[in-house]
Amino acid sequence: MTTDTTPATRSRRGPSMAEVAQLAGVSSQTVSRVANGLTNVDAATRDRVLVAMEELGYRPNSAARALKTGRFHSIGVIMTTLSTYGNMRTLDAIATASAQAGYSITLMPIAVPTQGEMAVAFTRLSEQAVDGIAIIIEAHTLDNSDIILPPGLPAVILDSDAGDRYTVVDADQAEGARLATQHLLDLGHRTVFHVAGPESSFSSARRTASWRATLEAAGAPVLPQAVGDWTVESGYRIGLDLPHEVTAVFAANDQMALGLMRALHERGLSIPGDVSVVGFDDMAEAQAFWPPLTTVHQDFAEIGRRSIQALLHEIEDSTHETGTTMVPTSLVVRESTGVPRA
Amino acid sequence: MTTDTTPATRSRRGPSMAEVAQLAGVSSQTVSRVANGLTNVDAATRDRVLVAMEELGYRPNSAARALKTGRFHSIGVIMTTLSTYGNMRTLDAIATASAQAGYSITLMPIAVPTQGEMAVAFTRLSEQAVDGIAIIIEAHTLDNSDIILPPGLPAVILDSDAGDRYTVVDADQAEGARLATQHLLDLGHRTVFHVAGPESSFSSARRTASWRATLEAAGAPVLPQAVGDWTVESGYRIGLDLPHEVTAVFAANDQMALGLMRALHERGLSIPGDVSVVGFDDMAEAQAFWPPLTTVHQDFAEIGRRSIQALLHEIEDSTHETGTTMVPTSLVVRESTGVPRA
DNA sequence: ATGTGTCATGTTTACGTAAACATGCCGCTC
DNA sequence: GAGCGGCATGTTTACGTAAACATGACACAT
Repeated sequence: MTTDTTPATRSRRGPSMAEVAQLAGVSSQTVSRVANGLTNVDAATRDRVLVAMEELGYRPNSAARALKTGRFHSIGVIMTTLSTYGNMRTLDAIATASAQAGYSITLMPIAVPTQGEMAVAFTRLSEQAVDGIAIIIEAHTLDNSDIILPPGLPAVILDSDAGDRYTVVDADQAEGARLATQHLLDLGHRTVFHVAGPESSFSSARRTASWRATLEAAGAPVLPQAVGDWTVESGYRIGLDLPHEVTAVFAANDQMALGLMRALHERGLSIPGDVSVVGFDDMAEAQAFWPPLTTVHQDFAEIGRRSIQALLHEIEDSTHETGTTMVPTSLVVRESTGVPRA
Repeated sequence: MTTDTTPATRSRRGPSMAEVAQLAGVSSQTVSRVANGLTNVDAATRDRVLVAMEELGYRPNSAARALKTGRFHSIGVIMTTLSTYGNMRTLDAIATASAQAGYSITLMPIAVPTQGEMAVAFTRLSEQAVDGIAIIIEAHTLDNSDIILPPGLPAVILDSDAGDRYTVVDADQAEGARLATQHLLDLGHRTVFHVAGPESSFSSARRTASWRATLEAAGAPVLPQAVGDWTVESGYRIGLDLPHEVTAVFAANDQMALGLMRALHERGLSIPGDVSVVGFDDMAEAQAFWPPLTTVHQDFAEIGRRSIQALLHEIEDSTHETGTTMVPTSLVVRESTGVPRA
């Protein structure tokens, strides 16, 4: 590495409004007005200020602005570090929606979603400069009293439950699981085996419950579900042990479905000839799995948009509304499902 | 939704040091010392302050702190919204490494990586409260004069080139591409076909150059590469048109390899019997593709760690070192590669 | 006993901004 | 032509914190 030690990079502190004001021959307040786009400034004066800004390379100091206004124009996102595909997509959507509204995203990753870790994260977050927070945590419920959100800080919960204390935006997991299960039943399968996500996950619990309810409504026998951890590996392990009588599997996400299919391939079983498989998420890769995976499509972009919309509403209108917004899911039928072997 | 309109949620502005100080019967400066963990405070006094903080639910105001100290304890990340797998993993690693160092991440997504968009993003970022920035952009080079990073703001570039103006941390793309290509040649393939990423990508260019150099060094014929855009779909399209004489393919990422394999399956070609395929990234799913994909493993976690390490060094020691750090890549041989059909 | 050093604590100030209030000019109305 | 209102601009102040400096008490050495 070349050590360059720029000659005494004197405090990288940009010019202030006062300096711009002096150069332009106006008061700092006038500079403030120009910076904030207020209209009651003479055109000639404005131009002079703009020129001075340009010349000095003026940039507003967001810390000072935030201190004065109490607004940070930033949204905190609490999420687990080792994120699933869905979480990443949701984050992407949130970031995009926020940027369009003029807010930036402050990430607060937490390593392990234990109560302790979460409490620490929430505390740190409340010290951070955010106007509201979005929580994407694989928690069964956030009603736990250990978790104290800073009172008065707008929050939106994704991918979890929150009693009715907070705004919740989520995909319609139940509908998705029902569509998947019913699709397999409609194809003529006697029943459907389920590969669930981790027990700590609320989303997983909802999918499992809906799968069971659908089977029961159809009078189909219910085998106990296998429990994975969202990873390809867990799906693979479950696939290796899949009971012989199973002809249809509904996996709670695409990765586990993929791992499961690999195991089936290795066991010499054909898909969908011997076993039909349905996933959940519709990740970009699912269309190219072999065979292309029938799965439940989640509209992550819409989830992100609606979350930010709800959050901004709460932030900017100082209201506190609670309630759950469901984003529809849909079934994408590809080639991993078919009629059972006669 | 239930409208709850909490009775005049009066300014969600927490108690200040002054209020804590009053309750504890000390000066606000003493509260500041306790808040910052300075040692020169009497134990009894400290306890009294801590009790007062607890009682009032005091949280430091980060805007005021930042204004005073000039430090934000935040790192800005500029990246394209529709991110590739690698970018997401890198972001995850950066976020984790930053969190451990006590820094949070401020995301600055930009929709389209045009010069204009990037300039806007940089400007916005320089107004944001960050101590340094990490840039993960699919740009061929950042030496373009249109792009002006705020002078004096520490920066680290990933996944691109930067002349020698900035610190660069990246995987050893050339080595990875060489390993992949040589592996196929060693298996006995006469030459290797290449599916490249978009031309605007510097990473892609490096992989392509290294692929070509490896072939030339081995005296193998060089066919013009196909150009994809990182997506599964582009790999699929290229796979449908793959020339018949090709027996070995090196794809510049796993997604395109996956799409290509799907096309080969549909064309009734066997992998690796008829065509061997190597990818790049070693995404979590690659092990469960069918067949499991031989690919170049990238240590995204290490890239994230080193980037943050370099950036923090620059931030906290006010030095300006430039140079490139290479993170090794390695080949993971699975079942998508084999000897060519005799 | 006086001086000196250490340590806990208090007082003053400035960081850069924007709200609130103040000023002064110009044009218009009656 | 006197008064009034609108408008551009300036002055004062406060946001919450931490650095710099000041104070005062106590311990210990001479």
